[in-house]
Amino acid sequence: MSSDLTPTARVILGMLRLGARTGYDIKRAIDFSTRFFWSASFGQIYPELHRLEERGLIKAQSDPRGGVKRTSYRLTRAGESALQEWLTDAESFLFEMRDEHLLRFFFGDLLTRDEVVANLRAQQRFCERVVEQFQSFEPDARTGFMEDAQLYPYLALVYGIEYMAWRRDWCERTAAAIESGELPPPPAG
Amino acid sequence: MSSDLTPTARVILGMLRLGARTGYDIKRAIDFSTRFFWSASFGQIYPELHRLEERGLIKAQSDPRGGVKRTSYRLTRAGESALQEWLTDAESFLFEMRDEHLLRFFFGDLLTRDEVVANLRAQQRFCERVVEQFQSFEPDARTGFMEDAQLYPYLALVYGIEYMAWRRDWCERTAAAIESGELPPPPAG
DNA sequence: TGGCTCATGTAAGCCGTTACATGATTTT
DNA sequence: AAAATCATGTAACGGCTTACATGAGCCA
Repeated sequence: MSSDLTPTARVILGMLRLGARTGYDIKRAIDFSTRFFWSASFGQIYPELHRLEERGLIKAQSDPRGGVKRTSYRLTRAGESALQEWLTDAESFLFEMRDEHLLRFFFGDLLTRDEVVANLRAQQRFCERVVEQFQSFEPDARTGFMEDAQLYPYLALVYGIEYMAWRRDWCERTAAAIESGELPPPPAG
Repeated sequence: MSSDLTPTARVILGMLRLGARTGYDIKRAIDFSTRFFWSASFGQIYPELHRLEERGLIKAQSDPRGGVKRTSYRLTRAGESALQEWLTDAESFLFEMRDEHLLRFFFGDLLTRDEVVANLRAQQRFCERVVEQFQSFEPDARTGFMEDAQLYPYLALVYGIEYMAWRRDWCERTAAAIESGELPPPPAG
């Protein structure tokens, strides 16, 4: 019973449902919110909008702004239920990551201890910068997203802050353990 | 000065350097270790091995096993230094993730509170299963990887255990906060 | 003998990014 | 007057997965 929506279709339907109307709106919404864990480019969004219309999940409407051609979209009933089905599907747990820092850490036996520690410190600083960046978004996210005051976009941002802070701390304590020659403590399950 | 190795080339060179010899070896090594954050399929590995040989980063050698054709590879000097350059490159911080659970959480305002909590509980159970799975790998990883006793593949596994445990706990406390009607506490930077 | 592992590859297709192309409107 | 933003698209290309194809050796 899992939905057959493409990755880009998922975020498009969701953003339309939250109030986005044009392809440009959708792109802007993604860039301000989900881009860190679910991105999409214009080269994907516009063709996907056409495919979704062909499939009857969304309905296009010409909506010129002054002399500028513009197309607004809204969900059809079929689109609403496809979105709902995906959002409540108990089967789907897609979680992909490609983590270059972890891969380099994995190959740490090919480096000197100092080189490994330098990589960890660099990653630690990187995470710290991301935490600061996310924290700077926090006031805007708290007051709302796309006009309405919505709770979950804000909570997703809080997740991002806490996750990057956790990762920063992992780098810190792992670097410290390696520098001092101790192994890190066994995993706390 | 960032390396121009393709994603698959990175893991191939590293695995060869750690002792893998054939394409099949590399695939097996990946499936037993990095697959959760850096995977590769045969359809990528074999063509990439040919490209790496053309570029002079690895050297092929016919190495039949009984009546079975087999090709062993080793790093050339150029391959060694390309690997080293990538492993110590201070610029590269590629970190991509596509996290379906987070995307659904982001759209939580389109669901009932109970539906959101159900999704969080399902994700929590999923994380718990992954933690258990990773913990079952732990004894093997501790004693070594590809014959040699290597520290960092083990530490990368420990990272995986701790990360998935953290994520499980985040689901738990977020579900509890939503159920009780309280907002989660503000982010701890 | 049937299935598993070892071993190497190709082909089709999906998904995605980047660069390019165009043009109006708004802001500085 | 210039630059940024709004707005929509296409083309080329890269990377990856899946399915398919082949075949030897080993073990129950």
